[in-house]
Amino acid sequence: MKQSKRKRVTLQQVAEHAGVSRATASLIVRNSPSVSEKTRKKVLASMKELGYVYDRIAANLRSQTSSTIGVIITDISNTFFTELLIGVHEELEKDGYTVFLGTTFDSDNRQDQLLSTMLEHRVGGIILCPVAGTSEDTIRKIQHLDVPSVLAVRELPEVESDYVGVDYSLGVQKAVQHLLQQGHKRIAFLGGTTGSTTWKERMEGYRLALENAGISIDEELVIPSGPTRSGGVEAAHQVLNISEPPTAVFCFSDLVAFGVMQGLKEKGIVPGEDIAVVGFDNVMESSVCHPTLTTVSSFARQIGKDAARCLHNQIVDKKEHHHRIILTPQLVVRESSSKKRSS
Amino acid sequence: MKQSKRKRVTLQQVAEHAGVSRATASLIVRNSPSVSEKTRKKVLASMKELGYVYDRIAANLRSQTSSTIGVIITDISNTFFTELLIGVHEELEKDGYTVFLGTTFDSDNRQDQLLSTMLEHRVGGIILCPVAGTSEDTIRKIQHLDVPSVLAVRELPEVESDYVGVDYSLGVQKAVQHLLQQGHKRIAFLGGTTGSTTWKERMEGYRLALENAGISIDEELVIPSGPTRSGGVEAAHQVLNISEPPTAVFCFSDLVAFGVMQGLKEKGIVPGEDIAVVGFDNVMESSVCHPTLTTVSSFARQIGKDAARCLHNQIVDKKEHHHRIILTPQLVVRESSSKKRSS
DNA sequence: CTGAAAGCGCTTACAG
DNA sequence: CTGAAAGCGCTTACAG
Repeated sequence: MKQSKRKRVTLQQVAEHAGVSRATASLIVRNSPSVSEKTRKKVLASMKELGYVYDRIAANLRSQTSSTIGVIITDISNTFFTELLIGVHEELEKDGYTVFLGTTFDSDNRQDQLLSTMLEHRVGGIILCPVAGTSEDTIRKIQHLDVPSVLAVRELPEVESDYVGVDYSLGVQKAVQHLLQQGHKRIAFLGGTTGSTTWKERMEGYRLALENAGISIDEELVIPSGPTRSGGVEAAHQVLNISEPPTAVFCFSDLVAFGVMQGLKEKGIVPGEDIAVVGFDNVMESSVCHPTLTTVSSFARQIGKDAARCLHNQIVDKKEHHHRIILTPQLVVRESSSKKRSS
Repeated sequence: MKQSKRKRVTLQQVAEHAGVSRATASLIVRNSPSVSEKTRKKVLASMKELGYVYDRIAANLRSQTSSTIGVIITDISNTFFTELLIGVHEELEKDGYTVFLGTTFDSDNRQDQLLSTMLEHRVGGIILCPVAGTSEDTIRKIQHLDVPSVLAVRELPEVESDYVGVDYSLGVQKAVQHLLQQGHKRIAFLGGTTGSTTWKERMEGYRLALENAGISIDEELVIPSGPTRSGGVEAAHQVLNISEPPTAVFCFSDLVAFGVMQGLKEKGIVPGEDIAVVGFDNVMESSVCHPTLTTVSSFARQIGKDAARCLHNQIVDKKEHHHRIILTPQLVVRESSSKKRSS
C-alpha cells in the first residue's frame, strides 16, 4: 500500500492546459471520432507535456467495466502450466486485458483466497485450473461467481461452467495400446492422486485399453503418488518391490515420469531398456531428457488459448450456454518405449 | 471490458441492512479496533448474508493507495524466470499484494507497452527484468517512473534504481577455472547477445579467467547467439566448423547449453566425453538432462525474493537511497565436465 | 463540440 | 460510535 510520490496529473489539468473541457479530453483518451483533428492534437500535446497517465482504474470504476483477468494455476514451475499461461497471454493481450496471476500449489486455502482477492480487484473474468481437492465451500463459491469464468485442465463436479481440457481417457488408451503393440503385457499405472477427476479419467483409459486387449487389471500395478517428480521417484521404488514387476509403466504426467525414470536409475534399472516408460503432457523437457520420453501431447498452450477465447466470448456475448472444449491428445513415440519386447 | 451481471452489493447496502452508518461499515472492513465486538458481528453477518465483496479498486482510488505490483519478465518458458517469479510471489503475497504479470519475450515494444499498461492500472510498484536491447526512449521512461521500482537480472545504463542480480563475471570465472583445472586449454564461449550487460559481464569473467591462466583469447572461440535453445544449436554447429575446435565450451546460459549439447549430438560429438560443456543458471532441468550439466547457480528464486523485499522497503520507507544486491554465484559440477583431459 | 452536474464505491475528516 | 459532506479521477447524459 503506498502513496504516489508525485500527484498524478488528472484529465482536468490536461483539459485546462489545452483550453478544452474535461468532457472533450475524456472523449480523446477514449479515441472518440467526434473530436476535430485540431483539438485532438492540441490535447495530446498537452498530455505529453504534462506527463499524463490515464487512470484506467478510475475509468473502470465509473463505467463499471474491467480490463483485468485473473488466471489461477497450480504450479508455475510445471512446464505444462507455463505453456498454458503463454497461450492465455497470447490471446488476452490482443484484447487489451492485463492478467493477475495466482498460483495455488494445489492448496485449497490458497485457491479460495486467490479467488477472493481477484474478485475484490474487480477482475472481468477468471480462468481457473482448480486444485485437486477443491472443497465443497470453494465449489459453492465458484458456482456463484458473478463474473465470467472458465475452468481449465480439471473439471469440478456440480460446477456448470465453460471447460477446456483434453480427453485424458483417450490419451491413456493411445499410450497403453502403444505399449501393448510393443509386446508388453504387464503395464503399471504410476502416480497421480486418486481423488482427482484427471486421475479417474486416466484410470478409465487404462482400464479400457487393457480390457480391449483381454487383460484384466492387476491392482498391484496401480500405484498413486503426488503429481510431482518426487512422487514419481517413490512410485518407481514401490513398483520394483512387487513380486512380479511390470515390463512397462504408464505415468500420470511427464513430471511423474521424470521422477520414475530417476527412481528406476537409482535402483539400477535402465528406463527404455529394462522397463518401458510413457508419460503424459509432452512438456518441453520430454524431448531432451535421457532417454527421451514417449508421451502423450496434451497441448497445454492450446488449452490456454481456448480458455482465453471462451472467456472473451462470455464477456462479450453474455449468453448463458456453456461450452466444453475437449482436445484430442496425440501419442509421441520416443526412446523410452522404442525397444520391442520379444514375447 | 464487461458489465457485471448482477450489481455489486455496496457498503451502503450492508450498512442499511445492519442498521449502522456507512462510516462504521467502512471501519469494519478495514479491521479498525474502534468498533464494538457486537456491531462488528452484526455487520459481518449482514455482509455474509448479502454476499458483499469488498471493492478494493474503489477503496484504493479514494485513499490513493495500491495493492498491486507489476512484474515484467522476459520469458515465462525459461525456468530461470519462473523460479524468479516464485520467489517474487512468495514475498509479495505475505504483504497482501496481487501481481500483474507481463512477459516481454525480449521485445522492446512489448516492454514499453507493458510498462504503460501497468502504470495505467496504478500499480504500487514494478519489478522489471529489462529486455536486452532496451531503447533510449524506454530507459527515459523508466528513469522517470513515479512508482517504486527495482530492476532484476539485468542492469540498465544510466538508470539509478534498486538492482538485484548476480556477479556474472565471478560466476564465469569459477566456471572457466574449473575447466582449466580439468586440463582444458581451448575453451569457447558460446551464446548470448553481445549488446547486453549480462553478456558483457560474462565476457569479462571469461577474459579474466583466461588471462590469469596466461591464455590469450582466440576471437574465433567467442560465438554469440540468441539466448535460446535454438541459438545454442547453431552456436554448436558453428564452433565445430572452426579449424581447431575447442575441447570445452562455456555457455551463456543453461538454456543455450541444452541447445549446444543437442547441436553437438547432432554432429556425432558426445558432450561430456568429447567436449566438456558448462552452463549458467542451474535451472532444474540441468540436473536431469543427459549428461547432467555442470553449471553455475545464479539463485533465481533468491533474486526474486530480494527484488520483492527491496520493492516493499521502497514502498514503505520512501527513502531515496538505492540498494544494489549482487548475489555470489556458485559452481555446481556434474557429468558434462567431469572427464579430466590428459594434457 | 462544450459545460455543468451527477455518480461509480469507497475513505476521510469532522462535529456530535 | 454516528451522520452528513466532500472527494479520489474518471464517464455519462443532457441541454446548448
